[in-house]
Formats: sequence, structure tokens, C-alpha cells
Amino acid sequence: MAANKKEIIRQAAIEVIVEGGFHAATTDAIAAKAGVAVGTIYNYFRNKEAILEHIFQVELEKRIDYLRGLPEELPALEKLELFLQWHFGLIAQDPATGRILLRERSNLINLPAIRGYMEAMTGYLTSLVEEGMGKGQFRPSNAALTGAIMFGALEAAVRHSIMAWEQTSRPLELITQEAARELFLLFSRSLLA
Amino acid sequence: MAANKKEIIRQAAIEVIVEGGFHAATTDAIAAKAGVAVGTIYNYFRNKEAILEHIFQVELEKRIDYLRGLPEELPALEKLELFLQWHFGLIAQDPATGRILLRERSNLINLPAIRGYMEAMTGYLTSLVEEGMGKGQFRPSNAALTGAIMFGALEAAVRHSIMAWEQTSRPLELITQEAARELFLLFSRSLLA
Amino acid sequence: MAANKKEIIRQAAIEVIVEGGFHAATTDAIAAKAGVAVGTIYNYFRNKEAILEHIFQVELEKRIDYLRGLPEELPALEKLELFLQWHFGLIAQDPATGRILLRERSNLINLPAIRGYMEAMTGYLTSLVEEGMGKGQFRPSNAALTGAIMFGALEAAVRHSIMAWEQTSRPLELITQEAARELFLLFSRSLLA
Amino acid sequence: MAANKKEIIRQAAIEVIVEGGFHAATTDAIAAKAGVAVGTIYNYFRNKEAILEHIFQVELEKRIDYLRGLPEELPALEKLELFLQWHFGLIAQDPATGRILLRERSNLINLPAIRGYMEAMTGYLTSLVEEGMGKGQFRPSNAALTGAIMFGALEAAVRHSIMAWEQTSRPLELITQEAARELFLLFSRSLLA
DNA sequence: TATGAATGAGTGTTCATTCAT
DNA sequence: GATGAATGAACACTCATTCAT
Repeated sequence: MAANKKEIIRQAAIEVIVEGGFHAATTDAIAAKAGVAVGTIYNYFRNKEAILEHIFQVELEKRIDYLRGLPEELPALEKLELFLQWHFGLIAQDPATGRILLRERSNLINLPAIRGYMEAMTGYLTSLVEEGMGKGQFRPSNAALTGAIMFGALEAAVRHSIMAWEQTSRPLELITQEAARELFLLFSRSLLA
Repeated sequence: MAANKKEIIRQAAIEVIVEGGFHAATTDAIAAKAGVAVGTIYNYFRNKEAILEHIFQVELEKRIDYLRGLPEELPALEKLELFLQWHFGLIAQDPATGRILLRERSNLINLPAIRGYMEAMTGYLTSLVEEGMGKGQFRPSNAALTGAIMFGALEAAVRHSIMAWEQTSRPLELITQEAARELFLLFSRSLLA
Repeated sequence: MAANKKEIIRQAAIEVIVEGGFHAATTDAIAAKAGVAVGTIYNYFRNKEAILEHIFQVELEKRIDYLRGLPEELPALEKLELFLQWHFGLIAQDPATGRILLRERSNLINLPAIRGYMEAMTGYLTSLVEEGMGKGQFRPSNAALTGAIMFGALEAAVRHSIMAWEQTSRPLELITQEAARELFLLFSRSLLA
Repeated sequence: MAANKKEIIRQAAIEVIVEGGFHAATTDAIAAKAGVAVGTIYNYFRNKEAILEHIFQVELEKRIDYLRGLPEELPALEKLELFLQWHFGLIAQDPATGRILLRERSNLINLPAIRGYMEAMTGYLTSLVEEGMGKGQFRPSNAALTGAIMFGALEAAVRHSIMAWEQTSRPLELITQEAARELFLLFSRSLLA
């Protein structure tokens, strides 16, 4: 029950934050959307920021879980391709959360969970680059910088996809698939030795 | 004199916003840093948001001016290279503003000037891609998506540079030069036909 | 409990507004007088103006309730006499509210409740004049104009009573009783056919 | 020139105050309407309130001048009739000032000039009643109370006239003439011995 | 006198957080 | 655990007034 209620609040918070952003999202509005009293929120979250942190944490865990499940021995490029496709599939299923991940990252960068999300994602991409370089599949480069750039490119592609979806009638599924492909093409061309 | 005072306030706002972000930056603090009374701010800016908008506008104008000055006939790739070098030089000179451009964009995306900044930058990169594709220099791709990705990559490289500068003792100049080079290498490899 | 607190705030607001007027009455002062935090005011009132509106509304309802209770079949002049006596009795009991009704009406006439108070009172007097004219008890006249004049006369009598009370040692009870009598005499002489 | 500029500012202030009331009238707006700089206002008026006081003072002087010009020996009732006709003629010529006299009186009753205006007007009506009573033309009554009531009735008639004018297409001239007649009829019926 | 940029005290309102029930 | 009324610190913004030019 408890875990369930925390989840209900997380979902409600996502819905409220998507409209207007984290700062405009009042705890009252989140509680109302979740169908609980404000006080109840504080039984599950230290404070308002903790809700946002939790949202990032859940998303980070999803990604980590997926990445952990990838066969270790797969070439770096293939891991990248799989991850991109899976990741954009996630976005297609839940664009609201995707938007929050984009929007709220900058301003609240000092929150541990948000910083952690960014660092973990960048770190994974960096390690992938290192792995590829180590095996001679990728050209030499500043792996950390390249990983950071790849993360930025990934986020930009997500942002572009969501915006394109809002402004056209194309199904988000198709838009994100194209983005994943384009991104992979871009990465593979620039990384391969 | 008037333009001068507006400029003083802009500079002070940048300094205050860099620490703690836009939301934590009080008008009182900005006024104090600028050495003027709070009311004076409102002689030059409609409201607090307008200060941030102005900051973005000034930066956008710098970039537009630079891009306007580039010889029309230059190949797209060379324009890109020049722009990247110049842009990272800008960041090296004024990392504080660079950080604001990164941090405040997401949350306040609805402000016209901020949206305008992003769209103009993305638009320029998109047009560069289209130009290169038109002349057969670049491989075919979804230009809008590619432009968006390039902008995201650019910003990520800026963010990484500033963070690296804060955490190491390397001169920012060198860090940004490397970022510009790496970014150009990445772009050229993935774009060239 | 809630209704009780709203009432406490209303009373406190009356006390604060009486000294210095609505504009000089700060929400902090009202909260302090009510013994609650500022924020509590906003749990019961949309904003500061809503407090004043509520004050007028309560007074209007008192008057409407009284008028509704008057026997329909009573001659217009007797209704008028009863109302005047009752109304001045009200003022004698609560001169502070009486003063607010006088003082704050003009400047904030655009607030619906304040406009409503004035229009309802004038409207009742107008309908009384029409009733008397219809039954041949009153001489013909422009009923709307006469009703408006009567309201003005009534308010002036209230104002004069309160001022006289402040400047002399006579009990307010006696002063208002005289005012009611004088007003009734004036109305009856000028209205009777 | 100086007197002229003071007069220009007075006129501008009347125009600005009529829309939105004294409190909403900023000195900037008054200066703009008058075509002078804000600072100039302070060469002619101690402060913002002094402008309003001046407006009342000018109006009071107009009324005093008129009343001084009335033949001493005229019966009280005839003086009243003449004054009412003249006064409503004034309103018909300059309804804006009339409205200010009504609207701003209550809230700022503590300003000497405003209090003075009200007291002088009430005092004149009171002395008229006393005069009529002294000569046996009027019935006995509490003269001060009656004078106050008459002033309230007069103001209400002015207010009603202006409102009727705003809401119908009848010329203000006709409306005020009717109001003056009705008021005189009402007063004479109730006052005559 | 005239100007208008600069001033800064003053205040309505919000909203995350608490805690008695 | 759940509730939601109460809290009060915090802050953007206004505008009458001043004074150097």
C-alpha cells in the first residue's frame, strides 16, 4: 500500500510538473492530482525537491537495469544501437517524463539525484566510448568529452522529437524511431575507427 | 548613460544568476550587485524575467552578428568550424554567461527571448546542414533533426568544458579549444558525404 | 470552526479598517489583530479586497433579511419608518461597521459587492416609493431619483450621527434615534400625497 | 505663466483621477497628461494629496463665490432654489469634477481641504435652515442634522444624475435640471412650516 | 523653473512545510 | 498513516518624492 501510494504521488507529480515546470507545480496541486492530502506527500518524501529527485532516480534505475541486462560481450557500437532504440521507445511510451528529464535538469542541477542521473548517463556513454577505443573499434578521442557530447546529442534528439510530435500529427513512435536511427548513424560515423 | 546603466544591471544580474540560478536571484541582490536601487532595475526592465530575456538576446545578437559576418561563399563545413572556434572562444572569455545560457534555458523555455535563442541557434545549424546537403558536400539526413542534435552536442560540450574547468586546473582556453576541435571532428565525420 | 475563523478575520478587518481606511489597512495588521498568520487570511479570502466585499455582503444580508421579514401588506410609509428605526439601531450597536460602509463605498465602487450594496439599498427605497405611489399614498415623482436621494440622505444622517457622537458626550443610541425620527419626518412630509 | 501651469496640472489631474480614482492616479500619469515632467508638479504642489486638496478648494471657492453673490434679503427657500439650479448647472458643465467630489470625499476625509469642503457645504445648508426657522418660514428641526441630510441628498442626486447620464442617452443638462427640481420640491415640502 | 532618472520604503500574496487531530 | 488548516518567511514590484543638471 505504502509503495503504491508513493507511486501514485510520483505519477501525479509528473503530470503536474509537465505543465508549467517544477517551480510552478505546487504541492497542493500534486496532492490534489494524486487524490491525497498535502501532508501525505511528506510521509513519502522529505520535501518537494525529493519528489523530483525520485522521478529522476526511477528513470535512472530503468536505464541502469536495461544496461545491466545487455550482454557484456556485445561490441560497443551494438550496445549503443540497442540502447538508443530502447531509450527512444521509452520516450515514445512516456513523453511526459521525458520532457521533465529535459526541462528540470538544468535549473536544479545541484540536486544529488539529478546530478547523479546526468553523470551516470554521461558516464555510461563515456565507458562505452572507452570500451570501443580499447578494442580498437573506435577512433581515439577524449572519451569523457565525447560521452558528454553524446548525452547532449541524445537529449537534443529527445527534445526535438517531442517538439515535432506536438507540432505535427505524426505518431511519436515513428518520430522517435527516426531520431534513434539518425543518432546512431551520426555516432557510428563519427566514432568508428 | 542610460544604456550604460542597463548594461551594468545586465552584468550584475549575470553574476547573481550564476550563483544559485535565476529563481534564487532576488531583484534586491541584483540591485545591490549593480550598485543601484531596486526601482532602477524597473526603469530598464519590465520585470525580472525581462532581465534574463535581455541576457539571452544580447548573446543571440553576438552570435547572429558573427554569423552575418561570415563570407557567404564559404563551404558549410568551414563556416561550422569557424563558428565553433569563435563560439568556444566566447565561452572561454565569459564562462558565467555561458553557464546561464545552459542552465536557465530549460525551465524558462516559454520566455520568447529564450525560445528565440534556441530556435535561432538550432535554425542556423539546420540551415548549414541544408546548405551542405544542397551542395552535395554533406550526406542526406533530416536536417532539422540533425541541427537540433548539433545544438545539443554543442551545449553539452560547453557544459563539459565549464565543469572540467571548475574541477581541474587546466586553463579554460585550452579546454574549450579542445572541445571545439573534438566537436568539429565529430560533426565533420558524421556529416560529410 | 472555519466559519468562525472567517468571522474573526472579518471582525479584525473592521477594526483595522476603521482606523485609517481600507488602503492603510495592511494584511499584516489585520492578521495580527485577528491573532492569525497572514496566510490564514488567504485561506478564507481570495485577496484583501475580498475582505471588504465580505463586510459589505454581510451588512447587505442583514438588511435584506430584515426587509424580507417585514409584513408585505404594511403601508410603504410604515415599512420605511420601521426600517429607519431598525437601521439606526444597527448603527448604534456597531458604529465601526457603519463608518466603513460610508467611507469605503466611494473609492472602491467598482467592487461588485460594494456596488451591489448600494444598488440593493437604493433599489429597495425606490421600490418603496413606487409602491406608495402605486397605492396613491405618495405624490408622483421620479421614483429612481427619489430612492437615490433617500439613500444619500440616510447615509448622511448616519455620518452626521457618528460624527456627533464622536464630538459630544451624548449616547449614540439617542443620537441615532433622533436621526431616524428626523429622517422619517422629512421623508413623510416630502413623499405623502 | 505659473498660475497657468498650476491650472494645467489641476485639469490634468481631474482627467486622470476620474478614471480609476485618486489612488490609481499616478503622478507620472498626471504629469504626462499635463505635458510636464513629474518634478514640475512639485513646484506647484507640496505633494500628490495637495493636488486633490486644490481641486476641492477650487470647487469650494466657486460655491462660496456664488453664495456670496446671492442677495442677503432673499427668503431662505429661494436661496436654496437658486443654489440648487446653479449647482446642478455646474455639474452639467463639468461632470468629471462632480464625480471626483463624490468619489474621493470619503476615503480621504482627513485631508483639511476635503473636510473643509464638506463642512462648508453642510454649514451653509445648516445656516439656511436656521435662517428659515428664525424667520418662521421653516418648521422647527435639528438644523445641523437637517443640513447634513440635505447635503447627502444633494450629493446622491448628483451621483444619480451622472450615473443616469452614463447609462442613457438623455442630455446631462435635462437630467440635472430634473434632479434640481425634484430636490427642491422634496426640500421645500419637508422644510416649510 | 523644468527635467526625469534614481530612489527605496512599503505591501499583497504565495506556497512549502508542520502538526494536532 | 492520513488529513488539511495554519503558518510566516520570502520576494517582486510600485510609485511618491528628490535633486543634480
